[in-house]
Amino acid sequence: MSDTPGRPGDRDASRQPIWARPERGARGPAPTHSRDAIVTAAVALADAEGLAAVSMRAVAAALGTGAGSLYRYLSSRDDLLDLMTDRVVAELRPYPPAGDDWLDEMLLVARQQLALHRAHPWLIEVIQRPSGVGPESLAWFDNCIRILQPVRCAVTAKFEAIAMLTGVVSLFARTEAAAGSASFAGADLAAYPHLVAAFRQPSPPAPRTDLFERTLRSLLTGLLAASPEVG
Amino acid sequence: MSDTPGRPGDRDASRQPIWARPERGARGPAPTHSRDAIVTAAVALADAEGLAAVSMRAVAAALGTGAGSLYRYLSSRDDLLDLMTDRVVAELRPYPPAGDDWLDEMLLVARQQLALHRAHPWLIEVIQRPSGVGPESLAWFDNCIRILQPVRCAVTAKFEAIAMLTGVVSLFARTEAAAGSASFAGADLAAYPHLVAAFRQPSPPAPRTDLFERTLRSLLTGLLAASPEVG
DNA sequence: CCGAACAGCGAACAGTGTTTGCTGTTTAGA
DNA sequence: TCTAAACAGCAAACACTGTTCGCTGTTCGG
Repeated sequence: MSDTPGRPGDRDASRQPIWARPERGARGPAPTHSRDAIVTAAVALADAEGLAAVSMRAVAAALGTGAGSLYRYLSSRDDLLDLMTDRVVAELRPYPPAGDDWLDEMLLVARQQLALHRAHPWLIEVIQRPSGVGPESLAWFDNCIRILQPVRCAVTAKFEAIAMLTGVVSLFARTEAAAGSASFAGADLAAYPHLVAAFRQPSPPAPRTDLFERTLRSLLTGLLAASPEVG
Repeated sequence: MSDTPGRPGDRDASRQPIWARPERGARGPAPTHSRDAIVTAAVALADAEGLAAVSMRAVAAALGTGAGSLYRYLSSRDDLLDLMTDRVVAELRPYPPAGDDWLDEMLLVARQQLALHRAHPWLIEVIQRPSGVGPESLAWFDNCIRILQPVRCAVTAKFEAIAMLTGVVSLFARTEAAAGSASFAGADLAAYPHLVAAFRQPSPPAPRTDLFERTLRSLLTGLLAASPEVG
């Protein structure tokens, strides 16, 4: 149909994910940059100035080139975001050695994940968006399955539990990031009687026994222990 | 400083939320459209073609006007999204009458919230974004506090529990919306031993006893029952 | 009744992601 | 060895986006 030679990212292959696509062909001059360098620059930019600052032009400028040139290495901005995600997920390595209590191990994993969100706040915006799951994310998932090996329940239950864990972690991460940004200002409080009544109650001496761990603990035990066992 | 007359949305008031801002002044011709009509058009557009289709130009075109004219009624697109959220949250009314079991009531609330997400898939993208909470959202929150009145625990615990509930609901909503969109394609499965081992296990006869209710039940009881009581 | 305040509108501005010719370079195959 | 296909880099352009601005015409308060 088109007599123009195959363009870069979408290297002929219709919809192959970026990880399965070769970085370059055989003929032609050597590329000046690399996929890794682009991702590194993009991550640095996102860490420093937020995800909104990661425009194709800005990333290209950080590498001393033009926006259009990036499309020799990626097929779209979404591809770049996927690569960025996989890059920072790699920071969860090395995975801690196997312990004797799977619940404690899972909680440790959750804490590490939360720490990752704290180190890269843009992850929250990137992660919740239909995207391709990269090899590092798969490896992390594989490790979770390993941790849950002693749990004798359905495999699907484990999958669901892990999904819930990452979901709740991102929930906490978002709550932390958006702390104090919700503006109640200008609201007529008198219209919400139960709310003001609740506020009138004497405030307790700040229990706060780690909501994060408490939530995850009740969630994991609830999801995995009650599940029907298998052979 | 500027001798240009006050522009619309940001009616002099520096940062007052959109709900506390009057729709129009006293002088001048009667407005052709209204805030409500704009929100209605925007919601209809989002329901039909997704949130990405809700551009200022598209909404304006649906009302037979230009994009710039909308700024007589709103101060930004974010304002419009906030108004859209509050509009559909109003669909949760009327709130069901008070029952005898607060846990069942909360689960009902959660199911309604999930149904709302199913009716307006764009809500997920809109809701998780630092935004102003509108009067309808406040009323919904007030109702949750009412439901939790018989629970004798700290107020902050109730707040956290409600936040967790809406968070988990949106988690399920996103999971539903993105079902089957995660592409594992092109991955070298051999690199993930525990994953393939888990898949080798005999798949159980699909227990699936409503993960949604099971999760929320274990979460709410875990968060509210274990909390220290007060007076 | 007059001038300030307002509504509507279209053009323009500053961005964005992406596509497209184009030139020059490298290499595979004849 | 020579040619032709494939490739890298680049600047300009395209089709968008949210938002601003100047303008004309309308409407009401003092």
